Amino acid sequence: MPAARPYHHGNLKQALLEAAVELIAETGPRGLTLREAARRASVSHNAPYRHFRDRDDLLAAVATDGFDRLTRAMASGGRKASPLNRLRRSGLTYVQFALRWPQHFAVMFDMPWNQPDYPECAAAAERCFGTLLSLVRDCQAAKQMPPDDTERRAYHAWSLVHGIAKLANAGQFPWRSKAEVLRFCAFSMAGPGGPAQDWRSAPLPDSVSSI
Amino acid sequence: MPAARPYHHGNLKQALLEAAVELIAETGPRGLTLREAARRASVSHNAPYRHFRDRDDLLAAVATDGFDRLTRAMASGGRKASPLNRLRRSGLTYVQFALRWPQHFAVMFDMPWNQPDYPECAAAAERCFGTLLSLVRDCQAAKQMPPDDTERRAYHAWSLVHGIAKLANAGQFPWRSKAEVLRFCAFSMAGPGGPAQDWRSAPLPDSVSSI
DNA sequence: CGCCGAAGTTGCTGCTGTCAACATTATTGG
DNA sequence: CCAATAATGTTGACAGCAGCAACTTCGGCG
Repeated sequence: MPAARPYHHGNLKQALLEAAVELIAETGPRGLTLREAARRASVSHNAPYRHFRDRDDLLAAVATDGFDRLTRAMASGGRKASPLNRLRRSGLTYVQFALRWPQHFAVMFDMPWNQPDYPECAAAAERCFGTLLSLVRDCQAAKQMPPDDTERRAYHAWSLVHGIAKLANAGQFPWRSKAEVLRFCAFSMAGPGGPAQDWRSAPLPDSVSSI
Repeated sequence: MPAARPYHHGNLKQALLEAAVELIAETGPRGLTLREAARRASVSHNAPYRHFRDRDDLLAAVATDGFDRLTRAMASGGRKASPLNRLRRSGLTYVQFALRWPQHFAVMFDMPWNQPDYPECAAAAERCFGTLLSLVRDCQAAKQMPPDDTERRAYHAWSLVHGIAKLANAGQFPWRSKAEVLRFCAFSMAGPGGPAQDWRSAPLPDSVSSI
């Protein structure tokens, strides 16, 4: 059994990461403080430096964690649906992720986690885009999308949902509820072939509500 | 003529704003410091508090300034072109603005400048969206766009270019040059009716290079 | 001419990131 | 089985920052 408080924490890196995630959810990226994270892990103010180069390194770890969560969420959408529906569903999942954890999402995309300095974060982001890419590829293989320019089509889809997510989190849209934003997103992804009217009351896929 | 250094600066608010804009362009939003801005305006570290409530208030002023600049840039595109071309051009202008001043752009959109606390900033953002809205309305009046749902169409266009701008600034695209990003943007805005091939070497409208 | 409020200054507190030196524990080679 | 050593955590220090309080200077108004 562990004594009152052993000198060595045992799992400090993970504890700091979790504390950082909570802190950011509560007070935003600027609210993240190495000292406060250390406090929440019941450890001295300098212990974090054994596991993270500096504050930005901890932030990058939070971003990496966010990319992994987002990848899992996007990849786990209804396997029985058609490729195109799975792609659209993943777009809704993307936006819902951003709406549910706006600060975490901001950490992921509002700082330039460049390849040389933060390779793990860049790799996680790359994996995230990879799942989008394969969703697009599936659509093309199923002839639900023109077969050319896979990358460009993926970047186009990403840009649209990312813009929606960012503008919604910035408070630039007039819609109050998250459901309304998601409906707008669903309608925007449907393209010119989608239903022209009543987009504000259209239903959403069920699984989107369960992220 | 002004003597060596009078006790009163005379135009400190504007000087602080300009210093803040420069500082942010150099070192990003986190690099903005009330004390450094005061230093660049050759005043004491507490003088800024006579003109700005706190650091965030100065940041909001920078954001407001950015929205005004962006509005002017978007509204000034080639009056001889057709409404649809003017709309597309303003989209390119939007992205180019973001690429040219990424940090300023980040200040505008990465913080929630909500209506009650920062009314001037919210008003400037509203004016910015207003010019986009009237561009869309012009397209509809010229029958270059379906006449329904003006707002939704404007938000859709905004989301697309905003997503492109943000992802480009986050380094998530593989394209190295700004011109390549702009070509991708032009192609994405053209929709299914646009040229299907050779999008990477397509020319851009001239005026886009002059922002 | 005197007064008052606006604009600017100095000085202070508490917080932060980060460095350096030290203490304790885990691990591993002999 | 134990000592050397690396890994982990601690205490203490310094400089920079935001923001508050008290003081000073200046322009304008009676």
